[in-house]
Amino acid sequence: MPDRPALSRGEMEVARVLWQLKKGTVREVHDAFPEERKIDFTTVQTYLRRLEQKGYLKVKMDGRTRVYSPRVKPRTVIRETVDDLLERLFGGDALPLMQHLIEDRGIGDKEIGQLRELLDQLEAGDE
Amino acid sequence: MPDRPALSRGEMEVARVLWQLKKGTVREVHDAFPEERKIDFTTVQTYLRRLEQKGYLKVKMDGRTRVYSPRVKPRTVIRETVDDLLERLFGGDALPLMQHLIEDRGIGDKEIGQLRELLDQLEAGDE
DNA sequence: CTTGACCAATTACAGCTGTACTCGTAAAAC
DNA sequence: GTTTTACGAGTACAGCTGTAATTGGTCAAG
Repeated sequence: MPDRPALSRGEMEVARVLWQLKKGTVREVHDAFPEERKIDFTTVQTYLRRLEQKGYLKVKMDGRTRVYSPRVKPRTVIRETVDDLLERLFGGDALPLMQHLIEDRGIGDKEIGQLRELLDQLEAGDE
Repeated sequence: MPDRPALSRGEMEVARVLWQLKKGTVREVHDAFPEERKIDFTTVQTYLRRLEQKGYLKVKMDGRTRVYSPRVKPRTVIRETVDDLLERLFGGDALPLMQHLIEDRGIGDKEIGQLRELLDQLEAGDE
């Protein structure tokens, strides 16, 4: 695997928006940002360019406009990012992170149910 | 809260070691790194200095040597870091992250049990 | 045609990050 | 007591990040 350079925080933010859109131009990505997240058009533009350079996005020209689309799946990026975080902040042990998520972030009853289900499925299907 | 600047990945790594040691000199922190994590003494030194500048550590001189100790609790740093990650990579929703941890990282049976316990406790104690 | 209004590409740049070399000095070994 | 050794402080620096101003081209309104 030709390991791409890791994404910075800002790059992640933009990448996430593009994943949601599936594909899009600078303007479309910029417009997809929530109103309150004030971010300049050209800033988004720069992030998209860097994401492409780093190999996370591919580009197709539509006339003189670039249309960006993902080249790496969110799942992959999430795995790499979370793995890195776990390594550095928790010494590689995932449990403390889950504990934090469960205890320190307001998880609602709905989520508790869903989590239980996940655990059930895992136990049923493990091998 | 005079929000400190966020930690970089490298800084986190060093901070974690210091938390484990409770306090220590550059050398002690450097020696506490695992053998295979090749990291220069002076690199650790730089990280400790920056952590101090950012307000995460405090220093007491012992002769002409600095002894660093935490000024911010791990729990706080973890909260801030994870919150930021959730925001940027998951739009603030914690569940997908937990799902990733449960499904994509090899969680053992032991951990599953522990997680269930956590969920039980949460349900018992919520209000 | 000109003039605006827009939009995308390019360029800019200060601050941050990762990484380490260099130097001064104190302690240890001749 | 001079030479080596070890260590910590300071300095260095290229690459990355966050954020945007500037430049150049298109199309619609006069």
